[in-house]
Parts: sequence; structure tokens; C-alpha cells
Amino acid sequence: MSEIGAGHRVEAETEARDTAASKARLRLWLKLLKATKHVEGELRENLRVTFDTTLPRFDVMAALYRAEPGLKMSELSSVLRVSNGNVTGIVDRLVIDGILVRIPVDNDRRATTVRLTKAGREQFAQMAAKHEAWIDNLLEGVDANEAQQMTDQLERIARKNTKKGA
Amino acid sequence: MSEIGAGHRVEAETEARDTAASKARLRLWLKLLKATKHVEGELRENLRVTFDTTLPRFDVMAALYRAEPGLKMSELSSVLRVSNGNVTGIVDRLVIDGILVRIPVDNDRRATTVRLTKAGREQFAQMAAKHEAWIDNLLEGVDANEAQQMTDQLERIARKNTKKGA
DNA sequence: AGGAGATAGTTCAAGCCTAAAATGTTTATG
DNA sequence: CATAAACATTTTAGGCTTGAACTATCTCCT
Repeated sequence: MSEIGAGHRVEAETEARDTAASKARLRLWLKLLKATKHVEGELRENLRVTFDTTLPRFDVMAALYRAEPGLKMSELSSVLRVSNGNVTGIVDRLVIDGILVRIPVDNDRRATTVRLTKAGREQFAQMAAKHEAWIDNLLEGVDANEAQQMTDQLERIARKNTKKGA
Repeated sequence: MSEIGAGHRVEAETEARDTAASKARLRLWLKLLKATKHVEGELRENLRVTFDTTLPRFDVMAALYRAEPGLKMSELSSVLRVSNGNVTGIVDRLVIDGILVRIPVDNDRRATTVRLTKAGREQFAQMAAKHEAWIDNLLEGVDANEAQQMTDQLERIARKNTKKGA
């Protein structure tokens, strides 16, 4: 947390440098988290009140809506970037509610494909329209140019993969 | 999801307009989520491996580290923007581990102040240094100017409060 | 063919998270 | 003073999330 000694020091890979950039990045991260949590919270609330559903369920349905023939469990978990076991639970509940079906995969009895039912597709179409409007409203403080620019910058953050770990 | 009819239509408050801005905002939101989840995941992993702790615990400790005399449960839940009941559970566990203490508030037997123990302060100091370095590393694709600029833009998103709900 | 190892998915334990109900305490009001 | 309303916190029920252990199946190599 100190600001001294930043001048002629070797820059260790994983050590805080406390430069202006370092501080600006920390502030950015906190704000990033805050903004994301804010929007997420509003979406969650809207989904709950309007459609009696949750964000994770919406995410699963969105992924499957895009992938017409369905996805295997592992593909789903990879697209959504959540753990395998997590997907199992969410899909279980969506199947119970008649929104998804599990379909055996030919030639591989380990795998399952998951697909939206007709009812599921219809429900999602409704939700997607509202969802888009909610986002538009929540992000109305950002115009098209800024949005494009921020998207590119965020890409640079998200792209940094798990390489240089410690 | 259609692109037609955006021309001479009254703009309803909650209806998707499907303008260029609307699409750019949706893309921004998806990227925002992706970047945040990415950084969060790395932090979680680092905290787990290096300090055998979790992000929510870190957040609680960070809030209390900043607030020297401690915070009341409700203040904590408001600062962290998580539910009251949630804070109860996390604090319970931190108290068991000797990192926090609950202190009765004079003149109000309903309230409790929560404060870091000496051990808690020491542990957090260690974690904070690493945390700052991790963030610096994860966001290295963004320079100081960009960071400052993005922070301001995100402020505009996070600031939008719960007013015009539906 | 017969394993060794990889892969797909589920189960499990533990913790996080929320909304809503419940408990105990304080404050305001008649 | 009594008691209704407000407040601080905890409890509860249900769902999300992870990492790790486990089961079943497939692939590859000899």
C-alpha cells in the first residue's frame, strides 16, 4: 500500500508496483465489479418479477437458443464458463419444468445433448426481447461509440488467459 | 431480435429499439460480464491457492480494514451490496476463524459492530498486497489513461439507480 | 483382446446468495 | 404508559457455485 520506492526498482512479475497505472487499474477493477453487479442485480430482479426465473437459467436457455441442434453438457459448461456439476443442476431443474430435454448422443453413451423444447424456445423468445430492452435501458449512459470502444478494451482483459499464473 | 420497423416508431420506455446503440450496448454488456467473470475467477483461484480463502471473505475483510473502528452488520451489507442474511453467514465463519469479533453496540441492543482482530488485520495486509499485484497483472492490457476513462464511463452505468424500474 | 488412460457426466460437501419470515429491540404516538 | 411502527439482525428455504471424488464409457496401444 505504500507509494515509496517505485523509482529504480526491478519490476517483479507478481509484485505490486504502485505506479499510477497500477492504482488506476485497481480503481477500474472496483468500478467494473460495481457496475457489473449493479446491472446483474437489476436483471436478476427483472427476471424474477417478470418471468419468475433466474439469471443462470436464462443463460442456459440463451446458449441453447443460439445453438439450434442443442449442445452437449460439456459444451454448455464451456460456453457458459461454469463448472460441469453446476450445469447438471440447472439443467435438471429446467428439464423438470419442461423447458429442456436431454437426448442421448449416438455412438457415445457417455454424452448427452441438451435442447430447448418448443415451449422453451417460445418462453426464451419472450424473455430475450425484454432482456434486450432492459440492457438498453441500464446502459443508456453509454452511447454507441463509447460502447464499441469499451467492448474492445474489455476484450483485451478477457482475452488474457490462464497462462502466467502465480 | 428483428431489425425492421425502427424508423418512425414511438420509442417505448422498456421496448427494444434495435438501434445501432442498442446492439452495441448489448455487446458491451456481454463483454463486461465476460471480463468481470474472468478476473473474478482468477482472483478466486489465487485467493484459494495462496491464502486458502474466498472472495466474499476477502471483501468483508477489505471493508473492515478500511473502516478502522469496525462496521455494523447493516453497514457491512450495504457497503458490500449483498443481503443482510448473507453477511451473517460469512461473518459467522470469519468469527469462528478468529479473524473478526462481534462487539455489542452501546444503547442499542439490536445492533452489533464487527471488527477485524489483530490477526485479521495482519492477514489482510498480506492479502491486500498480493491482490493489488494480481489485479495489476490481470488488467495489464489497459494503460492508465484508458483505465481512468473506462472508470468514468462505468461510473455512469453503476450510478443509474433503481428508479425507473419496469 | 485387454488394460491404461482419457473423457462425459453426476454426485458430494461446503460455502455463497437471495427473498421472505421471524425475533428481539427501540422509537414514536396516542 | 401502552402499543404500533420501524429497525437490526438472524433464520429459513431454495437455488447457484466450486473443486474433488466417483461412475460409466470410450480410445489407444501393444
